[in-house]
Amino acid sequence: MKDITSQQSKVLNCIQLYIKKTGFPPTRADICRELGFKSPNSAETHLRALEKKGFISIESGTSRGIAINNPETAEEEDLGYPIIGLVSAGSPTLATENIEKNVKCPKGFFGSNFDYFLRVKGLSMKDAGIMEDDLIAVKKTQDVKNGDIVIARIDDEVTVKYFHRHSPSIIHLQPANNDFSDIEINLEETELYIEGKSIGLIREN
Amino acid sequence: MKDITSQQSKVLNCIQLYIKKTGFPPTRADICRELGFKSPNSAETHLRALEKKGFISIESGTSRGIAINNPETAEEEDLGYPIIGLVSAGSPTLATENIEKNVKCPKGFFGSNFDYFLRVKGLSMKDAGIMEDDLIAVKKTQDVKNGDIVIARIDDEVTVKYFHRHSPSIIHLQPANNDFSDIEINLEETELYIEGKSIGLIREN
DNA sequence: TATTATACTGTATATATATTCAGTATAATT
DNA sequence: AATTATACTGAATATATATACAGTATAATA
Repeated sequence: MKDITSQQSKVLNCIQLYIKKTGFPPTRADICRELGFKSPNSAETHLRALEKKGFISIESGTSRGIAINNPETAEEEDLGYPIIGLVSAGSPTLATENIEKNVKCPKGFFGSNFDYFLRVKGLSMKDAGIMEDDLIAVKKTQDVKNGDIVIARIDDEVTVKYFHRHSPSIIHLQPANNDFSDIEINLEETELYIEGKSIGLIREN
Repeated sequence: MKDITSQQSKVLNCIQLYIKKTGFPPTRADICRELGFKSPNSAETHLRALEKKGFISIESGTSRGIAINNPETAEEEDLGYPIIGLVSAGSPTLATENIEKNVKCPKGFFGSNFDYFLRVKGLSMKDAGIMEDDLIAVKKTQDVKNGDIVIARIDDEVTVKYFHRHSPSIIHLQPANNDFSDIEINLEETELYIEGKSIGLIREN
């Protein structure tokens, strides 16, 4: 990172203060107002210089598109764990549109680590105490044992069931509700993907 | 702070992620792109709702003028909530000898506040998805409504059941398991103390 | 029953904003 | 001496953006 001039430093500092005060970066005009410049181009040239030297990033064509480059701010602001809806079709991805919200939850809350919460739909695991709208803490792993509660995907359908391997190629996905029946999967015929397993549960009344 | 709907929650989350990713808040159009809306007014109305409920502030006439309201970022270094065993006899007191351990858990984790965790013994609330060794988040209150899951004490026996007031002096404590039967209590004959009600549940697998 | 809140699409527009161009001037490099 | 970086003013403009207006529809509430 190159040297910064005293004026550029003022501009950088001004941006930081502005973000802290308002929550969003300043416009060129805002910087002029704060620092007494009379032309937006004064701010513009300083911004370009700061970008060239690596202190900030500018998103072209974007209003207030200034981001301060803080390489050593790797402090991982804890946004919490995402809650993902159990969609009947498709993989429960971490894409923004699938995230209901983030829940702050201490690491290792359930003993071992996990990756996200899955909101349960349906009552197929009722007798295991897993009710509609419960949040299952899911650990992304393919390492599952018989009896584990797994999040499995068959074709594009995602489901929560008990896992039972009967033979190298035969797997049973077992519900915990008499109204539902076992799903037997022959791995040589049907593709099965284990998204992960349940390591805990949260219910909000 | 009022309740937030699931869609509003998605929008709020989207804003947080956007800021984390880019360094500045999204435009209405950005939110639409992230969440799949087709009209900027969809984002606009959600933003107005979030502002009205106090979750964000909007600077009028200002591009990307969204700031997330972080009420009391006081960090609250708390010891966590105590886990209390559901003893068959005696009141679940907060005395040290009854505390299994403390669990760190963000305030307002279950929407409303609560006071302690109760470790469940027995399966009398099985069909309500409450299993042995589950942790019930208990809010100490006497303000319970029909259908609430309450922690009740009859004489010295503590139990978790559905609460149903049939008449001013007749209360039914209803299990969620066919192997158990209703407890009918005539307040003129038997003393009943409501320790609190369940507002959430945690299960560690 | 009417009203309000939620949850959207779709169009339109005033204005907020980035950005270019044309200058002026000083100091530091090459 | 010629270039380059710094440090500004001032005007012009394409476009990014907030925001209003007109609809449709459903669920909750009074």
